Amino acid sequence: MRGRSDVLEPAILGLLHESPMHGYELRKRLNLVLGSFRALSYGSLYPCLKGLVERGWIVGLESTDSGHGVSKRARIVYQLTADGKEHLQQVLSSSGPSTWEDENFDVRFAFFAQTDAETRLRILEGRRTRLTERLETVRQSFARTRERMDEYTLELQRHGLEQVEREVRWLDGLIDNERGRRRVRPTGTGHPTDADSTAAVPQSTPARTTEKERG
Amino acid sequence: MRGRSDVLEPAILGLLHESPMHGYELRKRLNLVLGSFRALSYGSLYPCLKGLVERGWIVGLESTDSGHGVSKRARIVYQLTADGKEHLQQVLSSSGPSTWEDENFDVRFAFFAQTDAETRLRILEGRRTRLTERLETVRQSFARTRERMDEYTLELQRHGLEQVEREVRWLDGLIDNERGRRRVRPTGTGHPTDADSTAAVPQSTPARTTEKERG
DNA sequence: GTTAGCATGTAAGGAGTTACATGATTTT
DNA sequence: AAAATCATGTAACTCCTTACATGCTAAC
Repeated sequence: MRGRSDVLEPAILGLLHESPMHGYELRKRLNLVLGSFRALSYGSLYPCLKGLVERGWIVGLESTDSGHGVSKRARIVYQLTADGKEHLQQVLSSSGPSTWEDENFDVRFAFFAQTDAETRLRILEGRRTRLTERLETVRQSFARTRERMDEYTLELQRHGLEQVEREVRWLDGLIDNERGRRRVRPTGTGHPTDADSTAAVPQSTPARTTEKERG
Repeated sequence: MRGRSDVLEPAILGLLHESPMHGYELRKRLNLVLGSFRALSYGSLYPCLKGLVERGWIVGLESTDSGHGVSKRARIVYQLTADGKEHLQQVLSSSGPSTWEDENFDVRFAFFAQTDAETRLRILEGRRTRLTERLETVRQSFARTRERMDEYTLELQRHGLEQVEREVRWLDGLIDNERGRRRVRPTGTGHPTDADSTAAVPQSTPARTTEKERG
């Protein structure tokens, strides 16, 4: 009944740690953080917020005014409680198998700035291992069945493998970077793009884990 | 209650059109066809097969022997009925908006060998348009919010955009190919791999849509 | 003879979606 | 004054997973 997502909850807590927000705004930010640009629905968001309030990790405060003068319609601005902050830090310091799964990895990565260096490295390496394992399995069944497959299926498989291989190389770059070797991102054949600027990941961003407050 | 997937059903029908199979085998093949290598569970597969039988699109025949002599344990080999074949052809000739969504595209592509050329082109172009639209939206919000984002979030976004850009270029190659221009796949920086062979998509595979049988 | 893999299923539940319902505020 | 977009929510439903239950067959 109540949505206890393992993806949504950390994402909401992480965003609210950066700054308090109301649901509608949260949703838009969430859509960028949550993997591949999919649109989260209110039907998931609001019940999840409700659950977080019930567990005492966030509180919702009515706000008629929101800074720039004119009184807008009443909206509920959510923010972390002391318990919520503590819980978030606990979540952010975890690095078990679930963190390197497809659904969870992106969200964890999105909040790496709030994660300590060791945990970052463990997650990146776990993710890398997971992907190379998968690569092995798929390559084998690919080799076994390639004669029986038509060319479209073949192309789909080949493309899928290539995508994962690229992902592994991306992780390699990030891991090297975390270790302080400052390897340059392999831009490869990538056409120049708005997005394709010099966004190299920092050598070591000081983790904000010490910011812990208690109520 | 009964699983009426829009992804699973066409995939099953498509595979059974290639050759009759029992559930266990079907699952393994399905895992390769169904996007990104995820493992489909029996809890989805068998109820879905049941539903397909109920609607008369497939039949399950007990088989104690399976070709090479020794009598194995009883398994249920499923195959398409005449109605099922008809239905499949109808599904395969559709090219509406739903076909170029993330969840559906891969499955449709996997059965392109059974799809006529016009439909193939419409799906590829629809998919391309969908992706470039998404790219535009994300690029804009990326440009608007990049100052406020930490470097990890930035890197995640950049990587996400790059992935989609690459996907668009892949589609460009396929579209050119469908039009008979036989453009060579841009191998780029891709390391040589088992998968990275000469799997160029055919110029034009004759569609088997004329194979239609009636009961 | 016991582990691993083949083979078929069911029941309960999780994580989300769509569609609905409502109303305020801003823009055209 | 109409249309778009902001803002919050609920109910029903979908698709899928996990865990359970069962038993056969091959390999070590």
